[in-house]
Amino acid sequence: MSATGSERTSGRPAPLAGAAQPLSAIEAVTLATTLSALADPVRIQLVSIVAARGSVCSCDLESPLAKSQPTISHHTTILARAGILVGEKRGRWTWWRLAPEALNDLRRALDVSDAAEPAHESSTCED
Amino acid sequence: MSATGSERTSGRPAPLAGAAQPLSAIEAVTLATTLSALADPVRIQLVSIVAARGSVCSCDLESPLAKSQPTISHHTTILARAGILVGEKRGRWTWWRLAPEALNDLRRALDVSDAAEPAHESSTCED
DNA sequence: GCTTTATATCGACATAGATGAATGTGAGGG
DNA sequence: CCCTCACATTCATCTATGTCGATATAAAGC
Repeated sequence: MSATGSERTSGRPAPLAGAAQPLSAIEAVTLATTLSALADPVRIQLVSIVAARGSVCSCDLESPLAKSQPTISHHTTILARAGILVGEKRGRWTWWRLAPEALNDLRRALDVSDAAEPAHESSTCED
Repeated sequence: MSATGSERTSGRPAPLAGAAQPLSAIEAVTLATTLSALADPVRIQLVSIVAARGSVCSCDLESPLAKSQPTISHHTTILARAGILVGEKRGRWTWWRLAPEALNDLRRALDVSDAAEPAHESSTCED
């Protein structure tokens, strides 16, 4: 673990610029993977439905999303693998709800509050 | 404009569940488009570099990102079109900086704070 | 066990998008 | 002017992924 303070090896995604230091290639892949899970119109709308209703079973998603059952299953799988949705099997049905802290972690990763000082530093081109 | 308070027709992306109501298909496409701009390892790292240094010219991005000049140009174009980066041409160089409120708007859109009450509502399947 | 129902998986297809060589554009410098 | 340099654009290639029909799995109910 590096002693630079900001715990880059934790489970949560690294902040975009919370440490005023660019992300490594590996950290970028991790963040991009999570963002990719949300970067689809169907999945965003799916998440918003789950967020609004608290708990939804897969069968209730086909109509509002106007997609086939395999497609819905595909999207819920991706969102669950990204840690955004949590599925619970009750009898024949699977109930989906939001993972408690996933979206908040993502929002924290998108924080750039203490960056963006106009410090030019080194550059190959002189202005 | 609807009088339901939350200004769904404004320029900012609609909140995921701030109104405790699912996103429309059009709103979902808009949000997904913005998220897609960030949902790439190279672009996330690019944004983090700009965030950390405040202002960067394109030529200083090729080395840290290990991509060719056309690829860098491609990514900056996408980020600028998404409103995340702003480019300013100074002489032969293009200087990139973060758009002031783009990422904050995105973070707001991902807010689900006042949703997720366990209200079951109507469902085709009875538990 | 057989049927029904809800969901997952497989397979195939179509489209989107990331990448870079080649080339175009446009601003300086000589 | 011509050359150089920074960046944009075009074009082609390759991979990733959204979509759904067909099929598998698995849980109830009879």
